[in-house]
Amino acid sequence: MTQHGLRSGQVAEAAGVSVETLRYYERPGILDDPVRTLGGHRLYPTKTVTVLKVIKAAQRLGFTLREVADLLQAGEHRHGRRPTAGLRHSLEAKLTEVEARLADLVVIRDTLREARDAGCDDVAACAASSCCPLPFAELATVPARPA
Amino acid sequence: MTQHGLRSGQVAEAAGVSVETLRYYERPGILDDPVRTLGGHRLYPTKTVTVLKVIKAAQRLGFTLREVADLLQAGEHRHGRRPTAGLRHSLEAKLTEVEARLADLVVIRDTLREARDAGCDDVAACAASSCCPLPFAELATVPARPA
DNA sequence: CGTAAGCCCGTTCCTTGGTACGGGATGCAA
DNA sequence: TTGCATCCCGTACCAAGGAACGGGCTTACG
Repeated sequence: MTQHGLRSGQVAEAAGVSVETLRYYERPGILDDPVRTLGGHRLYPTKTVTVLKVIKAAQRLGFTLREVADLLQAGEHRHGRRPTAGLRHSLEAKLTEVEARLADLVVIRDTLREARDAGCDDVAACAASSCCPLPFAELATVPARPA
Repeated sequence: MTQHGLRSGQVAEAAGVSVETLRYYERPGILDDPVRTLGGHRLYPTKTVTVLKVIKAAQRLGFTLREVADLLQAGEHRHGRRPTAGLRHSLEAKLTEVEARLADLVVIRDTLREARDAGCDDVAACAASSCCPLPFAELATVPARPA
């Protein structure tokens, strides 16, 4: 038999990421440091593929890599003793965040629709003359969350 | 009388941006190069304040600086001859984009809600055992737009 | 055993939208 | 004319999340 464990290329392929990404995730501890062959090549356990998929999924759910790392850690600690409720708490927080962004986007969408329906052609002119319902000046004064 | 035109600090103050931002916008041609005093200080026309407000508003509508520049250009070209419909087209395109992002966020929100309601505690374990409704594997296989 | 593919590492670069720094020149009012 | 606020310029830096390079070693296959 050859050595057991997956090589970085195999893991990358299976998880749909690049080999560089694996190395990158290792640095800040998002992935555990893998076992090495005598020659120094990385050997990953099979579950790393799952972990990577989870990471990618969580990123799509709007978590940053740091947050994902914490999420995974929280899960591991739980195996120690009492339930942490850390994951549920994170989910709740992220959900609130997502809902806020959603609300912002709805405002943006409605504004864009209004602008389109108004049929303006020159943004600057419209803003200056208030001939159209584009709330440029008003928007400009709003505190505003970054898009 | 002193020289007519606004100095960078005045423009920045009036538009609610920093002087550095003005310089920054000049580089890629988002702001026209202003007239200079004999000593090299920038002198802006009054309308620059409006332009800046428009830029900030457009950014809040989800346009990148590059797109904003194109939008403003489109408006100017229109003054030449026939209507370009460029702005309407851009609005339409951006609206489509925003709607797509909105749809994504709704999926994300619903997924987060499900996860929360399911009361999972360990992300990796859930993903591996399919004990909970978190669609990690499925999400992982979706082409997916970056959040 | 030979060779080609794969992997190693450190380092640099990219994107976006600015912010910060620092030394020197200017503008303006008194 | 002096003083001080303002402005000039180039450059470096920040966040995140990787992508890319290049020279050299390892591994696996035949």
